[in-house]
Amino acid sequence: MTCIVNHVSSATARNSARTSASACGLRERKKRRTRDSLVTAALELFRAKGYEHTTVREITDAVEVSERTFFRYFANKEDLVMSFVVAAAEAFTVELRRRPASERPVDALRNAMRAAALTLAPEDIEREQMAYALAMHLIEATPALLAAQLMVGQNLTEQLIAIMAEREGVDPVTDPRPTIIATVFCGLMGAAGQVWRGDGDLAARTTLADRYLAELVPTFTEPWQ
Amino acid sequence: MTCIVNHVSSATARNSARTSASACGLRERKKRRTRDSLVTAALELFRAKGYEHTTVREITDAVEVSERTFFRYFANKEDLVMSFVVAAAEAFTVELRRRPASERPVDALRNAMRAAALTLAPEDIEREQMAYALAMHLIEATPALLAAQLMVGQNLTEQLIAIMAEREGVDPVTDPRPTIIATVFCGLMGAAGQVWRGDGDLAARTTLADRYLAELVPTFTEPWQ
DNA sequence: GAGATTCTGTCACCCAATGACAGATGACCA
DNA sequence: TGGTCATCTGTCATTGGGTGACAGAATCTC
Repeated sequence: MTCIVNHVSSATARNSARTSASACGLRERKKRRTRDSLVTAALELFRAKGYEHTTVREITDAVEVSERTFFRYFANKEDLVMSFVVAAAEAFTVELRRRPASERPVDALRNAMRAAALTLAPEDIEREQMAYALAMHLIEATPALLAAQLMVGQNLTEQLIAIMAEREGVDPVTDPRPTIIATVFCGLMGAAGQVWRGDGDLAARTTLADRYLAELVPTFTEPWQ
Repeated sequence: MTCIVNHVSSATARNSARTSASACGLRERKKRRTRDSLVTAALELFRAKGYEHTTVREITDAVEVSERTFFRYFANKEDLVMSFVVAAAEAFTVELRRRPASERPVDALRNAMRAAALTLAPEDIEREQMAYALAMHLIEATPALLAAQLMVGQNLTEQLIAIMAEREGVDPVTDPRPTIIATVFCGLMGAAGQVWRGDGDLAARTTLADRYLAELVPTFTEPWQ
């Protein structure tokens, strides 16, 4: 029986080392182990020396694998840090698809955001949460990582357009509303994330994003006095 | 008397070869000439072979300068294409600062967008416009360029936050409205640009962005039926 | 035309990333 | 248990983007 878990390429499953279905063969376990080692070693080096001043070689030396192996696990250096962002984005889309059709579009998005924030938190409390916060700080300090994160946001926006269009039964090509709501929501989430940047608790970010959403309409309709 | 024009590093002035103030010294004229040659040769090669399949070496060979010189004119390969996007962004902020204080925030942004679109068009009709359209197509087809463009958008957003905050006399740190309006506006402009992507006339893009802005509030307040 | 600036080419070098190939290591079945 | 197949890994060679340092050429200023 072949292990399927990794074939679906879920960043969520890949990043959290302890998934019940993870131990289904020596080969798969080894792969996960070296991947985790690479991530751990890389984050530690990035934290100590900075992202740009850390070479792939240094990371692979710390784990005792070849450079070539690194690029078999990660498309490029940025991809390692991005895996955390991608995992968060995936958690979000998963939650969004679960929202009942009765909810208004905005509420579905807001509630999915809240639910996803809780998904990331459970039990991994120490290790995973610290890693995520570090990733955010690295992104903040590194232009190349910021650009990569914006690309993830771009992909997420396109997914949201599709999901919202299907959810509400409209054509995303002729109807501008899926594009509008996806773009605005991703943009505001990004803005909230930029202000937040890993400091304090995860809830603070969603709270800020909520505030942005609440003040969105007045900002455009009311005079600013 | 020293030429100042290029020291302010205005991408708008840099990109359009024919500015009245441009001819103020042999050295400056030569620099502009090689820069223009590099852009022209690069765009032609990109068009023919694609961005990623064109090496910097090929560009510099076509202009008969050294590779090193290329990187003295452009921070990196992407920067050459981005100069067009940056020029457009600068034209936009210039127009925005010119808008009267009496206009509502949204209207100032919308009118600045319209004005900037006209700024880009005049007289250069053939050469400059074709180049801009080509740059857009390259961005669309090349992930690395898309990422770079998103970074430009990010910078623009931050400028807009500052400009709008100053304009309306609010504190951008405590008041979320500058952040909201800048983020949403840039996001929707980007979305419009993505649908448009250099095909047809420039006006079509601003028209689409206008439509997004018009439907923004209803999208969030009204049910989608 | 002398001297200070600035631009350019050359050279050496670092690092990220990829293709190709061979050997090691699990997976699976008889 | 052993053999076969699939997959993972290391090694090697190579490409291409990007940078620092230095010397020489061109331009500017007086």
